Amino acid sequence: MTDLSLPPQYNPAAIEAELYRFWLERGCFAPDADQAWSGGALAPPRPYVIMMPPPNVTAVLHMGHGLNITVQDVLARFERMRGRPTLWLPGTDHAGIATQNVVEKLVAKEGKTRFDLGREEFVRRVWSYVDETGDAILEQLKALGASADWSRTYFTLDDGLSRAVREVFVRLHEKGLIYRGKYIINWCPRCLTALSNEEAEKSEVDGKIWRLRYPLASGQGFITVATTRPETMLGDMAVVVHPEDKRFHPLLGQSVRLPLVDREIPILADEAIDPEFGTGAVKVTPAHDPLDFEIGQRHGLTPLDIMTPDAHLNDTVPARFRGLDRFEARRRVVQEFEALGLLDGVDGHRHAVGHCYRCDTVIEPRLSDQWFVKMKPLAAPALAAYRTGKLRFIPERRGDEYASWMENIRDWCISRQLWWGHRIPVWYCDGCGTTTVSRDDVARCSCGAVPRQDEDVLDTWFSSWLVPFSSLGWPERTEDLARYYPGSVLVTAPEILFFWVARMVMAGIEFMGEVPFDTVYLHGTVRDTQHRKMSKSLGNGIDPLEVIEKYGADALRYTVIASMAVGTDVILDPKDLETSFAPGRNFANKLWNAGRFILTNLGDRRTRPLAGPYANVVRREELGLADRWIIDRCDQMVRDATDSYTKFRLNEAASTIYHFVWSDLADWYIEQAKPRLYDTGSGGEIARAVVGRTFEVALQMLHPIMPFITETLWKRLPGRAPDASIMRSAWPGAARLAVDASAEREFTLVQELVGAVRQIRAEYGVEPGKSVNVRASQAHAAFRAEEGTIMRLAKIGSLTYGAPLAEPGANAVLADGTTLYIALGDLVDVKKECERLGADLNRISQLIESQQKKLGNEQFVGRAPAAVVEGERAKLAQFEQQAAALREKRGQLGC
RNA sequence: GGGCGAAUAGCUCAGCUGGUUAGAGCGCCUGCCUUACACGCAGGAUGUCGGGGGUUCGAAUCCCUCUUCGCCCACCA
Repeated sequence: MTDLSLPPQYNPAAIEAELYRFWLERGCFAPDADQAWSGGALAPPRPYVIMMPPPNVTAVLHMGHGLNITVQDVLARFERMRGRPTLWLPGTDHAGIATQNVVEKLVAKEGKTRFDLGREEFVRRVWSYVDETGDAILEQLKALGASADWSRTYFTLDDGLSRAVREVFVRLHEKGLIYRGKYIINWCPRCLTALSNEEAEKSEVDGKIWRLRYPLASGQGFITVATTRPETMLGDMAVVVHPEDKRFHPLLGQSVRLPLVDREIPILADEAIDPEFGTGAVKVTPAHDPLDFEIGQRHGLTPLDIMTPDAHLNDTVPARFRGLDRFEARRRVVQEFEALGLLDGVDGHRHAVGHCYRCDTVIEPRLSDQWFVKMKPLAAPALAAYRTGKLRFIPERRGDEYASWMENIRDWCISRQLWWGHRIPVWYCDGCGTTTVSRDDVARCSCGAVPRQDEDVLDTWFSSWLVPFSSLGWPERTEDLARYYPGSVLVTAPEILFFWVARMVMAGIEFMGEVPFDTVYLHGTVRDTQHRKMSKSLGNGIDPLEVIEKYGADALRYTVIASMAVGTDVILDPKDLETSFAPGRNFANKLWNAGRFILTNLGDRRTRPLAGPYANVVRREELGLADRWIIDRCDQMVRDATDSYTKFRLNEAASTIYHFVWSDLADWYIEQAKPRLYDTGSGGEIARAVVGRTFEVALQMLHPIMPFITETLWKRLPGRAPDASIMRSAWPGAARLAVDASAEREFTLVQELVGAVRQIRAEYGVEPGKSVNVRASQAHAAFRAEEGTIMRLAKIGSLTYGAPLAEPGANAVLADGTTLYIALGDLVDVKKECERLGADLNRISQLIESQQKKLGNEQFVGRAPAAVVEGERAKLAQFEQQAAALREKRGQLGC
């Protein structure tokens, strides 16, 4: 009976690559292909557009991509099947710092630095690296089954996107929203570049706070300051206290003799100081601390920069400190203070310190000339879009984070002292001193001299924030732009909410006049069993390609989707891939085998339609109880799962379909239908029609989550054209056939009876091969209708109806009070049977008691909705019926 | 320091607008290679739904509080 061309174990490796190629060749991923609507008179539905968060060109596939790409693909495939022209637009990000770091490491292997190579040569090296490896990550995404439109793939350094970057820079500059200035910025001494506030990740560290005595210039005593960074004292320009702090009033206007450097600096008053903290007196280093910088500005202090770009002390400090690393300098300064008797003390101090988000080096606040974007004017409409509901977040609470970021937004430092990226489109003329901000390269200044371009490049995110329109051709007015902007949903991890998502909203509104998407779906993070984020450094990562190779992309996708409720993380065990991905793998195999069985039994016979205006449509009268039941279940599944998909409750969609396939279709319907399927009679024809269609529906519903296996099986259904694809099949609706509650109710009785007999067989250890005789107190129509099924599934020799026999035997009571008597001969033990029934009775009695209490409560009866009260009454009646039957049985047995 | 979230079976988690005999997967125990599937089938065990208060006829679900873990933000040096 089994088709030997299908192996009993699903082998994903054998089909995935080929299938992916088939989809590509058929153009299944393009939004503008021959969709069903295109021939009709109706206007095409609004396109569904997702911008893929562009992976870094240097990226290697990890589970974070696995999750992110899977979610997007599920949504894209779902909407595509529902008939919307769907564009899922992929690209890669040049990833300024990250990529430069990678290539610098390669260069270092040759014993060189980027400075040895020079800018031009280094950038050439990066390009050749990118050309060589840039597609690797995209190829890896394909292994996951991603149905992105690769024909539109962009790279953030492409000519078009570069034009968009310049256009934006110039426009913002013209509007006065881009400016250059000397401010304290976050500096990474390892990457040797400025960073934005978002790129400086604050993390708590156990530090120390030292109390240093600064001798008064008068020679009469000290003022003691508290600092977490003693080394910066070499650049101190003042000591500041709160103006109302009486302790220091006598000292105001005096000055101190700064130890080690022997400079005299004033003692000043400023509101910014908290008298409660530390000693109440603060040393002020305007060049190395943002607050100090502000205080310095208020008091006209001249900042003294004491560090080199790589955070070593420079020539402004006494010779013995020059060239020291900042941490070494810290030790030396403390040492000297101690030797001089000027160290008042030291305490442990836990505080937040900024770290470079690329290399984790401690950030050095640094005073330097940088370019900034004035953000407040851009943030206001972006915040309004959220407040007015034009933009929503899933989960909702993420919206608050977005809002508070927008409300407290600070200017964005966009210049980077890197070589890899979009060079700042500004030219300086040394001849006449003119600064030119231009869309095009400036070869010659108006004064005739040759200007030099700004050395810096732009923050990577300065190109990413434009992607929703720059990737569609902006600033050109392209057809794509008109058609696919604004997009629909953005799917990403919460980590880049501010880096990317929030900024895209601002850019979208500023340059396109509309939010770039109406929904932001922020999914969780993949973590290990200790809830640690998976990372290369911890070595707790899972290689998705390894999982795909072993268990298939579908197994990975299903597992990830099924374990990801909205707003929660995905926990996987890197040490036990088999167990981690068992749900997906097992389910894929189950589907495979159900399919194998069904396809074998369908052969090449086309099944009759269950619904529709066809002459050979299956009529309701032709259906048996089980048929009506599974069709009803199938309809429910379609309704529930479709609803879940639209609400981004993908895990619910997954589990709804899973349980339909496994519990309803495989465990019950297929088992029920086997005799009919083996036959060639008319009953078989109906069973084939029902199983064929419900299985097809399940495949379609599941396709967004498990694309490969569903397509493979779907294509093998009878009558498929060779180039047909499940991707182009219409999303299922209800069969609108035989939908009636009675089928559900009646078939449940059948399931209950079978379950009760199986349970007793197991408890009494009846040999699997041995059949038993059963007598049911009531001959329900459902029992008669499914008698064969019942006898087969419960291994019953004879099923009769009537009053239970009085002699000892095993007994069960169904929920409606129907009693079952199972003749087991010697196996029956009256004592054990009494105990069993007693335990049952006990359980039911407790339920009855609680129901009676509830219904006896006048408050409940009076206040609860009538339907609820009615339901509780019905439950009580049912329990009482069961209890009565159990008591009677016990009486008969003489318990 | 400010804001937010979570705590449910051995593990990972569902349980969405208060009414369930509190569920799933994995793991565990028992019996089965029953001709789709041992990545399987059948049966089974395990929860004072973190502690304490409250609202309500009724709370895993709403409120308060405590404890413990997370996340986001933050210029107390």
